[in-house]
Amino acid sequence: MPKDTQTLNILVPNKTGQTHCSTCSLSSLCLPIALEKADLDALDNVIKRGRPIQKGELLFKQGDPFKAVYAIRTGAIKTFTVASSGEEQITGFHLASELVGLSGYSEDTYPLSAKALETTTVCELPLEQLESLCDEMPGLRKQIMRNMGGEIRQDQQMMLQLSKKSADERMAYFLLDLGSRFERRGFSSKAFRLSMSRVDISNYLGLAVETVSRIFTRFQKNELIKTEGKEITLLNLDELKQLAGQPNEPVVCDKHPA
Amino acid sequence: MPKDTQTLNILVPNKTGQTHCSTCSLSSLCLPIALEKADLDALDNVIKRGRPIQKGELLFKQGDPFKAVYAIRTGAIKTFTVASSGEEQITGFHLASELVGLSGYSEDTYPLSAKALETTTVCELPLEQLESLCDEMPGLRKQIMRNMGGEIRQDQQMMLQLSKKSADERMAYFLLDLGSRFERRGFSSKAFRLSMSRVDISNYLGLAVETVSRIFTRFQKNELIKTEGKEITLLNLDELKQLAGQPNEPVVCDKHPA
DNA sequence: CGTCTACTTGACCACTATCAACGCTGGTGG
DNA sequence: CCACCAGCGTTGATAGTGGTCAAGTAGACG
Repeated sequence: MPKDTQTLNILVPNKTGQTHCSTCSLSSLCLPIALEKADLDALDNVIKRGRPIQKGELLFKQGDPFKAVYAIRTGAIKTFTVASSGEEQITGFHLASELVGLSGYSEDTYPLSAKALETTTVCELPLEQLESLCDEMPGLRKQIMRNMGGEIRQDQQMMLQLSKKSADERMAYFLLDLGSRFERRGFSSKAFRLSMSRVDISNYLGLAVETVSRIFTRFQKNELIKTEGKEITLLNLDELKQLAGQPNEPVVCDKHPA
Repeated sequence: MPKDTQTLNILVPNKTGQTHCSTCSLSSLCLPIALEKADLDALDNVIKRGRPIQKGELLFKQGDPFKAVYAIRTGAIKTFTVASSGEEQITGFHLASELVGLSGYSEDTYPLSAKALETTTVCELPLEQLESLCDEMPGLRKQIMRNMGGEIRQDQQMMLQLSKKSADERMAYFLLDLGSRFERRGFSSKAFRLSMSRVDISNYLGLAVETVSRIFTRFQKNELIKTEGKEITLLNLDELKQLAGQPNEPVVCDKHPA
């Protein structure tokens, strides 16, 4: 069993006959803008790929020197910050094709930790090489900046959720967001697996575990969703969407049944 | 009186004998890394500077085409997103020397609006020129990316505040954060002017106005702060800091006096 | 001086956290 | 093989923090 607190450090340069960017089914999601074939190969050469990271293992730890950005190939990652007082805040769940670690750019160390939610494989982009590639390839630089901009936008969206929305609204938003991200990867947006625990969900949404559990129960009773352990099916997308954001007409969700 | 909903559009290229980057007292904060003199001049030439923006005027509006990044020279700006349901969430207050608009990089439009809290002057960096400058000057690119990384880090800090901290803790955090940012600019960290309204503060912190008002009153009663309208003095930094984050020993704040 | 907005204060109660107990599952060791 | 335990998830009872509603005050500006 890998030590829970050990930061991953075993990725190897891409030399073996492994996956390449040019053949990766995720390349269009990971780096959506068109890169020249030559550029793609150059990028490919700096990427390190290694053995899978096991559930619970850390990809990097808050305070570690910022030395790489990671693209998720398979699996799922959670990122979280730890306040000086010890409280943890999960800042995001990251699925295949997404980049992790960009916020390291602010300082020379990562301002957050990244932990695998399940067995996960990643592509490591060492900072040094990435930097020089960016200098040579304006397209790549722009792509990275778009990614960072997207993360800012997403975090600010989350601030709105945390400060303005009720527990039900946050949960609906969370489920729909996950669904649309699965859809983007070619999976069903209505039936998927929650790789994170209830505790993780509650932490991310700023709620108590018990509240999350109760909402799942109530949503099921009202036939909005169906859950079987970590498997979930969204049964009534329309109502969920109304709950999540567009309350054209107030939705009665049987909040406090008599 | 300027139309409240009109986006600013009157900045002119730097040709008159105005301020220059090389003589700007903020340059070390705005772009802390060393730029060559020639680079600084090149940057200087693409910056547009214009008449001050009046209180309440918009620098840019959510949905506007992303065409520039702004550095604040004097004054203060608030940025906010509007959800489809109409709720506003203030995502940040920005003081002199800070960059605004970087999140535009995620799409081709700004994902938020920026409004002046008081009469404000800005330096506009048109995107097109900024892009080509970045291609030529690796130092500038890195600087911009550091700024974006910093914004991500800051937003994630805020997520923690919004989801894990009590109203008192958020307020203490907010006041200390403002103080330290004023200090960085050479002003007192303990006595300054809150250029934003109570409503703005409450929105930013995810609280009701009434709660903010009550906390100000209670903090004063306990001699943590002193307020006179928008002027505020932090009287007991130690206790505020304990409240904000490092509860080595639980602080009794006379929360609900008998 | 009147009006409008910003701010403050008070009363009330809803939402959600907290505390407690229990069932389930998977892993470990006797 | 089974007993035990730890971790996760669910459910119930209770109470506190902070929201909402309402009213009043003070400050800004014409």
